[in-house]
Amino acid sequence: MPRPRSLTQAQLATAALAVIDREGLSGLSMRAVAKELGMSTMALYRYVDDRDQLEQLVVELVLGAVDTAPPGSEVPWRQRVETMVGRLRDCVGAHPEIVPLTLTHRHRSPAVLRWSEVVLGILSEAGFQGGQQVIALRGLLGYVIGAIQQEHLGSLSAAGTVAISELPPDRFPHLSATAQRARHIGVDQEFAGGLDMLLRGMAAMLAEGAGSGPSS
Amino acid sequence: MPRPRSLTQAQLATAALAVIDREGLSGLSMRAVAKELGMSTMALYRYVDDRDQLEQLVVELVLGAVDTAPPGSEVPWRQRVETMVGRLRDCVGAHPEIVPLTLTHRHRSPAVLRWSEVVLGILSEAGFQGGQQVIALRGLLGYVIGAIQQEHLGSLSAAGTVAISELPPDRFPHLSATAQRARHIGVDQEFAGGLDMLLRGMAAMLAEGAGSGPSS
DNA sequence: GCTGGTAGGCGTACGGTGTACTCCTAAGAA
DNA sequence: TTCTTAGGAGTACACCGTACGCCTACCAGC
Repeated sequence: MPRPRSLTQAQLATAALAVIDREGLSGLSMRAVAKELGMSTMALYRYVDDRDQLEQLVVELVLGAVDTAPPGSEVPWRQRVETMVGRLRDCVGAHPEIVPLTLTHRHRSPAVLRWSEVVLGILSEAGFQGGQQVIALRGLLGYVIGAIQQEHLGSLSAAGTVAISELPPDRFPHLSATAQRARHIGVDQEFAGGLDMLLRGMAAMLAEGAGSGPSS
Repeated sequence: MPRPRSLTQAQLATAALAVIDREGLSGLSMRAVAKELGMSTMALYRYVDDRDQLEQLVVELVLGAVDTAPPGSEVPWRQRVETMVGRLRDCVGAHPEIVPLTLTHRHRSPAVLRWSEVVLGILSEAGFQGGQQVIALRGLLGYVIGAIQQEHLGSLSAAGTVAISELPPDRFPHLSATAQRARHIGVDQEFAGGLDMLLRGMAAMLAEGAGSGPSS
């Protein structure tokens, strides 16, 4: 076989991620990545079918860094789930610009599959039944994605909240009062609080076993 | 004053939404909307600064249809929250293509502000304290957005799940088994189950009052 | 060492996008 | 009727993703 590849997919993804980190997601283009690598635009297409596929590589690079080793089973399930959620959040949060990409590509990501597998294992061991497992997993995944998004575009302490707190209090009494308070809540505190709420709900579901009967 | 405007912003948004519904979100372009209205491309810029602003109008058109009348206060808070969440989901679900737009524009949407105001009122009346209200609201909003997204790109019964259920069971024992079951869970059932979980968590938070102390 | 074939890499070109700028003209005010 | 102003059209530019065709560096077999 002639002429070995001079670039790995990881190198390609790294270059694209560098462009994103430097110029933002809107700065990502085939031409920019090619320049980053010192090659011509069309040379990229030897490694990638599509811009879409390049984005997938970037997502995989970031999400692949998530530690998916199952946490020690001596700690309670709740804490283990917190650990898994925290790892996912940390890795995505390190590159907030790619959040929109994760939304589009996560369902094809092996890293997310591995993560889901481990979380399902924890849930199963904790005693969640079939249908409950699905709902709990989707709920957790949805929460992390949603929370990261909210954090990224307009956290509680950001300009948006300030604007809200200046709304006419007669038309938005609760909202303006709440926004005043919300400015003092850190993003970590908010994330932890929301997760706490979700986990309490899961625990309640586990205790009662009701609400979502499996199909069987 | 000369020459009254011949188009309202609502007409503009309606035309853009028609394009989206017909050709998908990727078919949305200034040229396409102009053609839909039978005018030249640049004429749109008399009404809108930006493509971004046009998108905002579309989001507002869809989200503005959400009924934000507070549900009757005789029913318990839990049920009232379910009503509000359901209304939001129904309106967005009627135009699934705009989901990505709502992610980018919702924090500037008056309709979302009204919705949030009403939900905060319900939570406040139910007895949630300051910091808890914020977390509960963000949790709810995040859940709806996240769930709609998951529904739209790859629901449990869609092709993605089928692919997952065909994974090598030795490497993904829980995932492949769960995906088999998940295929039989309807999207409505899944949504309701997740919301139920969240509401249980909120109820637990309310009962114990712990976890997320307000800043004061 | 030579040669053939494969695949890496490059340049050009096309159809699309958002939008800045300039012009013409329709319509209300005087 | 004329002036003023804003609506609308047309052109043009920079940028995008990528289809296509070319040249050439590399490795296998001889």
